[in-house]
Amino acid sequence: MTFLPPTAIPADLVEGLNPPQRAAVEYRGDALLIIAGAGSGKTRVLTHRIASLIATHEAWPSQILAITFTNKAAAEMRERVGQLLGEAVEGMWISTFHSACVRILRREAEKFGYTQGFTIYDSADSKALIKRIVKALEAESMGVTVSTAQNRISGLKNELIDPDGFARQVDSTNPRDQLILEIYRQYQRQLERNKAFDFDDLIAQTVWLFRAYPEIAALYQRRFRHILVDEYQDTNHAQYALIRELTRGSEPQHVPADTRIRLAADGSIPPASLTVVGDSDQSIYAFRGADIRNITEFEKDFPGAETILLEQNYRSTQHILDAANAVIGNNFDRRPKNLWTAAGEGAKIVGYTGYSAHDEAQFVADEIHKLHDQGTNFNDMAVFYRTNAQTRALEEILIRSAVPYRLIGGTKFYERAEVKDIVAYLMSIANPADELSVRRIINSPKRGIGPSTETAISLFAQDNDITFREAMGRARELGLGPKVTNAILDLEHVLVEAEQSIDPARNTGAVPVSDMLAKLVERVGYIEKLRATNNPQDDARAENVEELINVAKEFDKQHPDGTLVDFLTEVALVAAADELDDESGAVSLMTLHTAKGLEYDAVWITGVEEELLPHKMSADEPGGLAEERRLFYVGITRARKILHLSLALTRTQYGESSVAMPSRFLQEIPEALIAWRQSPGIATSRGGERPRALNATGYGSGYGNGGGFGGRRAVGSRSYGDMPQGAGLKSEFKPTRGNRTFDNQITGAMKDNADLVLETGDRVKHTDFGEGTVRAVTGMKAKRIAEVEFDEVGRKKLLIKVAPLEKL
DNA sequence: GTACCGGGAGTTTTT
DNA sequence: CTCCCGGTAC
Repeated sequence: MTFLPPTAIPADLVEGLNPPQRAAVEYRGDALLIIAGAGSGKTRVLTHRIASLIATHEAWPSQILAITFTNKAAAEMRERVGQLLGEAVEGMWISTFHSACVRILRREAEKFGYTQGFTIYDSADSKALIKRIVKALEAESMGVTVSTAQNRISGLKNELIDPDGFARQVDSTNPRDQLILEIYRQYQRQLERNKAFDFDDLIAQTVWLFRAYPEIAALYQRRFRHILVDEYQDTNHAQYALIRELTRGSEPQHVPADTRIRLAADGSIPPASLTVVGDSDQSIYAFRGADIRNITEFEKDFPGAETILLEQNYRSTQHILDAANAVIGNNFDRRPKNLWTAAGEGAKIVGYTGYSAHDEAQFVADEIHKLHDQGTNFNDMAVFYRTNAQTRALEEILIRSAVPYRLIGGTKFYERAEVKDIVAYLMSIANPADELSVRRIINSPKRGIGPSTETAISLFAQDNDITFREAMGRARELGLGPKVTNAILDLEHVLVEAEQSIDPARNTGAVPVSDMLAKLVERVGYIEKLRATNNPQDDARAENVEELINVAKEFDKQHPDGTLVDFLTEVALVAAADELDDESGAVSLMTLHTAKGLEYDAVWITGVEEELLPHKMSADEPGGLAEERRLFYVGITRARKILHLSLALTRTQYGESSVAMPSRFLQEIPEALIAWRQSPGIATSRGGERPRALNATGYGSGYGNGGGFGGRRAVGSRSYGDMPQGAGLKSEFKPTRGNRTFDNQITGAMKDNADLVLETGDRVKHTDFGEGTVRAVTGMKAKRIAEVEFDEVGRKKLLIKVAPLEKL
């Protein structure tokens, strides 16, 4: 094999880059750290850097490993590199940590006693497994709950501590830790018996594989000569260790004979080059083990590393950046960084204080319509929140206001019981050793196989040292009734039949995944049985199952050679952000965490309140407040042109209303940057009063210490006389608009107004907004929208079908 | 083995 | 408030 001489980097790959960006593309050393502020064009730098390595013949595409945070980011990067290079992206690995590890583990599965079709358990699956163990050990009576056990185990795996390692360091006088250890042991044993990995295993087991088999590690060290990691600030210890293993280089005796790369003089593989991109200010995953030190100590870990700072922002206006800089500046012990832009000041940040979460949501809906009327597309707008629970009020109001929206994340499609059921069927087929999946489906749909029968099969399997599935095949030996016995045998038969119709490993001559799936669902009558009930929710469930079949069809189309195992891998590793579809024509709703890496023309950050953002759970965690601040910073820097910050004065939780205080983070934003549409200080009761900025005296000093602003406390659902006694807020805390009460109420049940006929000029009455005149009616049938000019509160768009509206 | 009822606990963020 | 679990009745 000859080595093509490196040529110069083509001009079009560095043109238009600013000096540090260009330096980052051109750098040719072993280790490069790119500190990339929000919106500083890091994806551009990464893609150009990859393209430059290939264009100069310094690397083949197959020698590149690029790690991104989500599958969507990976797809995007692949596409952009492709555009720069033409077709030459074949063989490049651009994927998430988890996908890359799955690929390696499946390839090497036989070498460590697993099967290539091993199952990936999501958190719910591992929770179910841990639950069984916790119950059997009666651990809850000792104060070890399922979730503490799960969190501890996950934390240990992220630190690469296996049960034996934990046993060595555990405090033997602490009965709880002893219990955790026992749970961890049993859990790991069961995973192994089921030939399954949980999420954390995917990374940790790969590291252990590399450490246990240097010659396997050498295969990958040889292959990947250039490793690039995005969002490096959110890597945990296991991921860090993986990168270390891959960039280590290897000893001559482990190097495969047919090596085509340039070896060192002693026959060893030289370390691969490593590029990491990150921003410690955007580290928001400490709770799941991300270690900010990975980035802060990069130069120590990789001596001789070059560091390049990208500070010019190409995304947001200066006002937005000023706010972001001011907020993040309150975090101490960070490397100072100052984002700037050439884009100009832009509009001020819009602030709004609602009386309730619904009031706040109404503000969001109104602003969305306003911007849409001015020409901003719905897809260019996004609404963020700290907790998923906040979506309820937002959704209710957005529906009523006829705002098209999409929820990103939340209760995900693949977490729904019926979808998990069907996926469990597929897992049972791909991996017959997976007892958890088989037990999930053994009585779903109902076929008369209850818990006692299940236990009988399990015991029989244990006694005869066979798998659960094999025990099912020998159901006649269990001495059960004929009906149950036949049900078991029939299910086993269905699974075997499906197994034979496909080849889980290779797709040659086999049926496409979707055909097998459709036949399977038909054969067990899953949809049919759902349709037979009177429960309308079951219809929705049936539709979800049909949707899953469609997903499989789409998969078959995109991957003609895709196998069942490939399909299951894809299903197991979808992330919330992967659901995004830029063409949807809808406003996106998501948590602040999900928002990382995305950008929108207009952004709303809702619930900017104490105990919500920063969240109260973070208060007693070390570094918790700083992480919350970073989360807020991430949210702010998503906005290109317009940023809205909103909060509510009361919020409902567990069906109980409580008073909310404005977030301390709001105070950190210079007063001049925010234009309060309705400030917290005065809830704008009387028209004409000049809104007082948040930082003005009498308010800002009012909380934090003293003034009775200590935090939330329960209040009666409508008693505004029962407000906290500080800072003159009480007297000003009065509803403004007509006689509306600003309870959390959303009057009555969903109304069905489908038959209401409205025309321009009609007078109507709305339960919240009072009386008004219809200005226009658009849309058809259930989507009919009335635009109403209300006497008190101005113009609103309403979805007629659901609006609490009456014709006068 | 299933269906229904009542009590109790829980919502921070996620690959 | 809502989901989930465990207990009881058929």
